[in-house]
Amino acid sequence: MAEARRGRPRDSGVDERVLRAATEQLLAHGYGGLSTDAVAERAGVAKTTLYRRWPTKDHLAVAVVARLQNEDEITDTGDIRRDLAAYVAKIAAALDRMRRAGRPGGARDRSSGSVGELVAAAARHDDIADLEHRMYERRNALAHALIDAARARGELRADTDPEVLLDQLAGALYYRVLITGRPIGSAYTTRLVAAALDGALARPPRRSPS
Amino acid sequence: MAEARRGRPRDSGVDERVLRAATEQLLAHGYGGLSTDAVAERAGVAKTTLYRRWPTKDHLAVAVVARLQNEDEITDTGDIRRDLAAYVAKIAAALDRMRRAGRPGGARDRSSGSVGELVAAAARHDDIADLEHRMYERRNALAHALIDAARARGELRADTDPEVLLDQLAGALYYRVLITGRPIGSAYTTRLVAAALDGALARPPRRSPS
DNA sequence: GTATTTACGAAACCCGAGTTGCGTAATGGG
DNA sequence: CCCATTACGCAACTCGGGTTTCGTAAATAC
Repeated sequence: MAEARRGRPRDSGVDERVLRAATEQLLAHGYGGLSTDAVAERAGVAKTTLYRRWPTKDHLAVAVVARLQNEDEITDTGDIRRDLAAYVAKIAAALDRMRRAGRPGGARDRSSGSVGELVAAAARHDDIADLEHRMYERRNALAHALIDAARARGELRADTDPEVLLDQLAGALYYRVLITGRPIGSAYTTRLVAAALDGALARPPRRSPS
Repeated sequence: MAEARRGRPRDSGVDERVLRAATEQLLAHGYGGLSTDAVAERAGVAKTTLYRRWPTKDHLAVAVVARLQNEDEITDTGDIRRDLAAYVAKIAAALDRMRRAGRPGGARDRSSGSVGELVAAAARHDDIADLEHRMYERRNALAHALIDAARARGELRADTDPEVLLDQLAGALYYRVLITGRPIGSAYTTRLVAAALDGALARPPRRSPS
């Protein structure tokens, strides 16, 4: 796996030191306050070295965030309402964490904080976008399985569209934070899951299961 | 209304010339290719004059986009499924328009284009965010009324949560474009409205209308 | 008229992202 | 040992967003 390469090996401590410094800067001062000069200096590294590993500030910032949120566990308890609520709560928590980045007082205002910057960062670079899409597709695949199981045991209608259902849930959270700037509380996530499961129509559609 | 102000009056042609030049640049080269130096030169205006009216490039870009999309009409035909489908289609069209900005070939790739940049721009400046939130709240108010009417005539359940329903619909679209990078076709919008209206649960909740 | 206020233009400037050039350090290959 | 290769640090550089300074133009107030 680690085939002996030709030239001088990379200093193995650099990645860790840079990511640590960048994480501090990002969480303390937000995306705008993340300066590659400052990160390089605090990490005791030349800017050229930093740029050899992360070709842009966007890549560095995304790497930081990715490292902060690599705990994505989805459990199947047999109760789809509960499981989806947990899924939604995790996304909401992650969003809130990034929303607070760089805001000393916590969450006073309604700004989306660094969330928008990170989305834009992904949009600016195809390689980040690809990585991000794969990340979300992996998360979606897990949730997808959850829904399929619930459908198989008759808890959800047979014609349930898992892709749309997940877009509805996650999308509502992102939309609320990014676009409308309204807060997400536990009351909201409960209402959201209820709306997605129960539907809005007075006259329910054809009953299909069993 | 136009109370005579004290000093030299503003050149009334500047706004139009700058916005026109900025619109060309933004649509042709995307947000990143929008340079205030170039816009000022093409508009035949000094950079200082430009910055007196739009304090940052973000403000200018948002002004351009706002001008491009000030046609937000929501009609009530009495069929909530049809009306929500039209609402969703309009949002999808607006998103696609911005997604294509700066991409000569049209929509070859799956990038979110300038959508993310505009979201980030709003997040960077409280005044833009406030304006944007008000804009969306106005749009939401119209759609809100649509839902209330449908609820009043028994088409939707009495316990329908309009706020959540709209978040679900609009959010799914934004999420798809911004986060997962998947396309939005008319088939998708149909499925989305169906899912939101019909719900996913096999056993429908308590019937409440009438 | 003169003073004040505001707008415009031109140029120089600051600052951070990202690049370039160069000298040097550490590896493996012959 | 010598060479090619890759990594590192340093300093100077380009580029675009945004600011500052200054001289001048056009309006109102007196």
